[in-house]
Amino acid sequence: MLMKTFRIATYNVNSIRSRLHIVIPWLRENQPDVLCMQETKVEDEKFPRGEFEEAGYHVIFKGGKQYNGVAVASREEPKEVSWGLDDDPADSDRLIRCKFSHVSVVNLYIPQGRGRDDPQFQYKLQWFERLRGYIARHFSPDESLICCGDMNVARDPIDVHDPKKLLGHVDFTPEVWEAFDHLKSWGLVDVFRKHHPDKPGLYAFFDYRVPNAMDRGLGWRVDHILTTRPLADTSLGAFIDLEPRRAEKPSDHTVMVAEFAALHDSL
DNA sequence: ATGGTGGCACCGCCA
Repeated sequence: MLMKTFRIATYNVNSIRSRLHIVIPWLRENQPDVLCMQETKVEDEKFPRGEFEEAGYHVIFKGGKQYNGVAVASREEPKEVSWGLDDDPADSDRLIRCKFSHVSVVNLYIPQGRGRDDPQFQYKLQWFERLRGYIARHFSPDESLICCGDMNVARDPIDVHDPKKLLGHVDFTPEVWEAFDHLKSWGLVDVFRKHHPDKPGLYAFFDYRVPNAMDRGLGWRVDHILTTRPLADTSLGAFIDLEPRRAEKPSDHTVMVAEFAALHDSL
């Protein structure tokens, strides 16, 4: 059986409660099948579930008081939901896996790493390796899988506004490129880059601390939509929607969207 | 020049 086109979006909201005025209208206007969110920064008991349901979306989430937190809003009810990696520390507020009729989704908030000399940077590199094992354990490169989210890696010079200056940042350094490449080598394609080969200046993150960063083009592409090859072959397009970054009280990230055609049943 | 802003916590930590 076939279905109509399938659209998925990813958005690091930097607090879901502080971004509802952006997220809910965006959902109503854009009607994606799935919206993956990161850095929700809210305990589950306080997650604004009702607002999503009133907009016609199911929503699943896992988060703590202050840091991290992930959520997936979807038209269809997600099945086989699980949180976190398989081994400890599972970081259940950084990974959600779920399944829909035509596709599986893994929503990710990969550790940032703080600094190359910080133990958190080794933790980040290990996280990529653990994630590769996790993906290999639960999926096959032949099936329809989307891995998306804030991966805290800008892979190529065109993914940052000043590659010379930024080289050595925890999101833009050879060790992290290697970890990211090894993950993708399992069988994941950068769908956004597929549709914009060699095109610089397409960013989904603009640091709050840089004045007028977006207007000055001082961004990064650290948010990604990766899919298995068969699914990537059906992708119709991908884009970054900058409007949420222009809104009142924006997140420092904005929304990335990808669209796919005629998905087959995954089971 | 070693800042800047923003979120949530609580009087600092993380991005």
